[in-house]
Amino acid sequence: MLDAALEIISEQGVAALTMDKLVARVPYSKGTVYNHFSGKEDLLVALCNSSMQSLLELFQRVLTFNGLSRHKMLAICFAYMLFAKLYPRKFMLVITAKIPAVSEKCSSRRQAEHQELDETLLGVAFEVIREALEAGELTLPESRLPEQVAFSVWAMCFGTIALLSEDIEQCSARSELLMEQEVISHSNIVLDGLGWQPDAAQSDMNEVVNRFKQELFAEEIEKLGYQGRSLKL
Amino acid sequence: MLDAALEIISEQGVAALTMDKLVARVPYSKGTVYNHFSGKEDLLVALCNSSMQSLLELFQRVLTFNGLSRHKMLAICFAYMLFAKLYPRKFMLVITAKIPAVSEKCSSRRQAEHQELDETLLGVAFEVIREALEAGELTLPESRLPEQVAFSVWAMCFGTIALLSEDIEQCSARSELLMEQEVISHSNIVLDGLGWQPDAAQSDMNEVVNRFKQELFAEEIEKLGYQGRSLKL
DNA sequence: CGTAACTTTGACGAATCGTCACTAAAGAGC
DNA sequence: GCTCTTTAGTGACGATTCGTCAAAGTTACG
Repeated sequence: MLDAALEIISEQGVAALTMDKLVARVPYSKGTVYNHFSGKEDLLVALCNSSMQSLLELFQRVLTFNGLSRHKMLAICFAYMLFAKLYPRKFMLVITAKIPAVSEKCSSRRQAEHQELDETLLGVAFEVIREALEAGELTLPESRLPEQVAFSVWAMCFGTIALLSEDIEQCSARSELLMEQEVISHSNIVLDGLGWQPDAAQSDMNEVVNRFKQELFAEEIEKLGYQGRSLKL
Repeated sequence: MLDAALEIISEQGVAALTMDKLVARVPYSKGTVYNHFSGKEDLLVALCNSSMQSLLELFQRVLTFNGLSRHKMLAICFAYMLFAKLYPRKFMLVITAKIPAVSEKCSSRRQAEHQELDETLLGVAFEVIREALEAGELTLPESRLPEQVAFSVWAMCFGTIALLSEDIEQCSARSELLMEQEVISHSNIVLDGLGWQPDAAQSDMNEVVNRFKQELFAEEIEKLGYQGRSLKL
């Protein structure tokens, strides 16, 4: 059901998604569809939630990475970007689910589910932060809580990807590499700003990034079909 | 016309905005309304653009501020947040205008107008960056362009505000001060990460923030009605 | 005035939404 | 095997919203 909805969105855009079209593609009737989703907006949020589930899988893969905490955090940021590039429409759904025009009209159950997923995602980042604090690679002033650190990184990645995704539809050629560069660069700026050791200048970023590209996301990157091009920082 | 649309949104939410309702509130007929806006989405983007115009005014006010370049940049970030808190619905419109469901369906003329406004806003930040470079308060590695610096700051502010605005509707009490804290704190993290002098630890942030609150935004802050509470960093 | 160019109107058809009285199937009790 | 209950599924239908367009109104100007 969700798959059919995604198909329609891929083919004709979100604006063209109607319940009637969905019903036509699915071996159920309108009534049944409405038993699962209270309306179009509810469907969109459900779609977004299932997307976040796949993002979560990418995130969790980072926890198995054998490396410094800072580089793990960087890998999480990279994973976020990878997700946005692999499934630009899914990423857009994540933004879509946040605007009132949609969230106002969706069922509270699904809204709660969405909130929970958000927190689970943050939880993965939090895990890495805890590790960094224990290892002494990150030291926080009293006034800054670990939760705030996770939020800082998240806000930067979200902002960067969201702003760059706007016009990704057409000019993908231009912005394809750009997004990767900017997300890595912005993440490093934030991590440097937080004083997370070792700072960007001390590591060979190309090497680090290439390592987790190969070790964690080789399959996804191949799917994207841009593995040949190198990353310039 | 735009005012009437905003009224409806304030009273009943974006989802409840219909062309029929707008027509009922306005001394024109449907046809005339459709002469100005190609459809609902076009109206939303127009609304967003007019909001960005008022944001631009806040930004430009910062250029008159007598202080270090870093503190000016901080004031721009603050202005962005102030705007989001003064007119949460308008800020939401800025996000709304970015999602494909809306931008897909709006006229290209208005889309171009939107793009241009975006760039004008970035231009203000760019002005401050140029000043910082000239004063030697900011030094960039070869690989980082001034435009990218503007984008970094913008992405961070946008991400922070967007993520915190999600649920501002209900629990404004909790998140009211929080947003101010987080935006200032996140901006400082980015500016530190960029190596923009003098770094956060070297200035009395409370003093700086209070200064531009009084000198630039006294009126707006009064309107918000929270001028009594102090900012804890 | 008269005519042409432009603006405004609102009734209308098309598209979309979401409901609800009804049917079908599955399982429980006897 | 029969009936009753429960649950899942149906799709025609009324209501809402959208966007159009031919006709009516307005202005500009010789």
